[in-house]
Amino acid sequence: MPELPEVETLVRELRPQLVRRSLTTVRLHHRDVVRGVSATHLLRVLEGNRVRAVQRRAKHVVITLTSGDRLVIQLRMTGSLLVHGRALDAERRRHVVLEAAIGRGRWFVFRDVRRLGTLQLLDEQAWAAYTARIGPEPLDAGFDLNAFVQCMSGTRQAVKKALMDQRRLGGVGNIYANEALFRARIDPSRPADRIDRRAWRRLFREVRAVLREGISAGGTTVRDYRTSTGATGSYQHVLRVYGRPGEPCVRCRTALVTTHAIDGRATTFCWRCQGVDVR
DNA sequence: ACGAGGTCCTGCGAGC
DNA sequence: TGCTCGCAGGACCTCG
Repeated sequence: MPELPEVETLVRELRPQLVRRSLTTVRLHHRDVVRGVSATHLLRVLEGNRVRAVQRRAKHVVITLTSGDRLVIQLRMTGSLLVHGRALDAERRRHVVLEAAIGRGRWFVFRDVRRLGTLQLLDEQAWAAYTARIGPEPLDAGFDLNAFVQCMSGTRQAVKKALMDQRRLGGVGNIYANEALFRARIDPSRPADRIDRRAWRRLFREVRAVLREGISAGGTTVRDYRTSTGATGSYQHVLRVYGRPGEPCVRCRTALVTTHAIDGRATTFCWRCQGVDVR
């Protein structure tokens, strides 16, 4: 579910609520989401630990604790994070994976309906190895066109698949990949090694633009995504192609098309604007 | 090195 | 109304 803008929105909201708070009572309701360490170990480390920092890396929420360990939360398709002060209703309680009391009667909660999300606990060294395997941050100040071309090129993979490959570039998922490719007028199925410099420049600009706009809008709510306060994002109202198959292209009015030919994920595009060979 | 396809899960809407 | 089927913001794996 959440891609870079959604995770950034969550992290910005959670940071002031969690930093300097101690995790007192910690409850884990589904042990199968814990990766790398035993659930028992995870609980032992979390219990009584204090939050030093709340950050985002690509689509991951990274909660650094005063012990030096990092709780890394991957939300995947349906994961959500919230802070609440009152009891959750039955429906909200239902898919709680982890909850931790953070003082003043407030709780930090990780919910995940499909439970594809994961929890990891990484020490300094493990974190260094982990983050090194993820591609650069597209919105970092030092990330320029050359860096973008370098991480994206050199493969025959479809450019959309390369864009969503977290080892190449961090944080871009299906929604923002579709939007950026449409805005850059690039055929999503085009092999990355057949994209020219001008097209890379357009894609670089549009990837960063859609991510920034997504953050400004508080993310995209297609179905499950909610911010930490339960609010919806608003970028779904701005989407030009994602979720709009059959509707007219905003540029040329041609009916948009959806295919699942690239990595089995829904790709929606305008064959005319994006120069897709439909034969 | 690449693509295809299965796997982990649950919920929802379409279609019969 | 009630069933089955396919699909869903992701990422990891194996196989050919």
